Amino acid sequence: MALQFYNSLTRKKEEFTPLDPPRVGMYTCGPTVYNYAHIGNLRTFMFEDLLRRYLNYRGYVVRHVMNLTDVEDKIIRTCRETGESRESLTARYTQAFFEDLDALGIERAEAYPAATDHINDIVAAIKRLLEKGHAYEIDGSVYFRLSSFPDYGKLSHFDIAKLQSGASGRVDHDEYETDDVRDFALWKAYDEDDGDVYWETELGKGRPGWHIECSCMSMKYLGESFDIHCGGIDNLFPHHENEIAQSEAATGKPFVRYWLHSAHLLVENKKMSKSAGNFYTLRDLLKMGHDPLAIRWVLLATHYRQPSNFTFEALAAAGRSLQRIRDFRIRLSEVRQPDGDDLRDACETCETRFREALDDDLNISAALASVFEFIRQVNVQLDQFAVGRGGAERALALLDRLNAVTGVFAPPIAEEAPREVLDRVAARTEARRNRDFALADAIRDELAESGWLIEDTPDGPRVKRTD
RNA sequence: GGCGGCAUAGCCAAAUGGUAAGGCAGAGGCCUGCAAAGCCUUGUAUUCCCGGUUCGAUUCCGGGUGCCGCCUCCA
Repeated sequence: MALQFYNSLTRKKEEFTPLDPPRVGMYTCGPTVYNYAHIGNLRTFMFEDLLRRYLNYRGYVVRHVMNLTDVEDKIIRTCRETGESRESLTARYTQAFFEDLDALGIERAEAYPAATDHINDIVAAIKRLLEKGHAYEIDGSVYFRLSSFPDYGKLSHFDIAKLQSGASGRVDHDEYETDDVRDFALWKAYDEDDGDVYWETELGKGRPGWHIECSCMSMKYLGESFDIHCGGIDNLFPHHENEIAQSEAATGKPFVRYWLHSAHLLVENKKMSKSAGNFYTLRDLLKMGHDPLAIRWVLLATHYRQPSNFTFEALAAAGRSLQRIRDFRIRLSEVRQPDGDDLRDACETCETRFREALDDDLNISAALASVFEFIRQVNVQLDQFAVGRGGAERALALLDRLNAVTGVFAPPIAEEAPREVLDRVAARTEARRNRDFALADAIRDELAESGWLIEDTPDGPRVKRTD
């Protein structure tokens, strides 16, 4: 079966064929850097990470671009309220964003263009739309003329004529004095409330609208037509619909071939909100002492188009699943015997099932299941001393490849037990040899207290760090 | 009002027109001096409810209930 993705544009699964294989251009809507990302945001970034990693695994050469929105209404409002400069605020939260990515093991994109570094490009793009009659200026602001783009609505499948403007109650109509209330801003004329956030350009004094930066920067870095565009489902309309309108009106070419959208994250089966007390940033969870890799697991393990339910019970379960994987790797690394099963068949079966699952629109749950079945099967053989060194190494190499895709099959962080711990372990071994089990158990308890777990194996005691 | 998604065992979560993966937790067992790890067995899962199509539906269709998303700047 070929690699296929569900394309929001057609609402169907489609075989993935890049424009210029093996190269793949991929644009993902990034954060607005005015506060910390919450775990719902991070779920989307996690899905995009899986996508880029899997494309790499499949042999594609991925160019992934993620924008940083560093000028926008909420940023300006925050600056006005706190007195902090836009530059300082966005620099701070940009850094925090990258710290979060690192904590979760999310791979870096090839480029992170910031809107304010592309004001000239944005102005040029808007001028192009003005020249082509797709935009108009009123009182120093420039708006996109929806009526000039008949395809509007093809992504969201909204009937433009039936769009009830302001049905969400979030729009103050008085703010708009456009030809048509559905027209959206490309350039916003300066307003006193904007403080010192403005640029003097050919379009006048003002700042870019939100949607135009993504059209502008995605095409600048990936070309006027490119392969994949991702984001959270809530960005499908209007943001992505507007991107299509701006881009295709300007170029006359198809903008994006595959649109992939991730579903939202619920927390304890409820919408995450500060007032409900179930709103978490990554930092909140880390502060509570949770393992970032377990958080990665929880955010990753549900299919990206399914609403996912984040619970602390699931987080704890994820941690134990990871421990099972780490223990399995330890057992494999301890195999010394030269002869035995080479695990060729088991590894091939596992990897084939893993790949077939992810080929099917990134079915991560089925992919993970194939690995757990492999682990159980090989554990049986390890119990019987049936695996040879070559087989163990083959299995470890497989886990490394699967880890490159998922980031959850990494080896445990090796921590050498200090001298005094090893001395106590030796003392316990001696006590056991003398059948002084009371002493042996006391030593084991004492070591457990200090965070070192002893497991007796046929080859002697194994010492593991527990926290 | 329009458009869309979801509802599977205690929890997380796949799949399928022929009575349902995987993980975690629980129970019993093997192993162990005892443990841990591992393995085996174990949850008759009324697959939200009510209809319909079908030899057969959890899977398709209709209705209902509940939750969630979008409807101009929220991943």
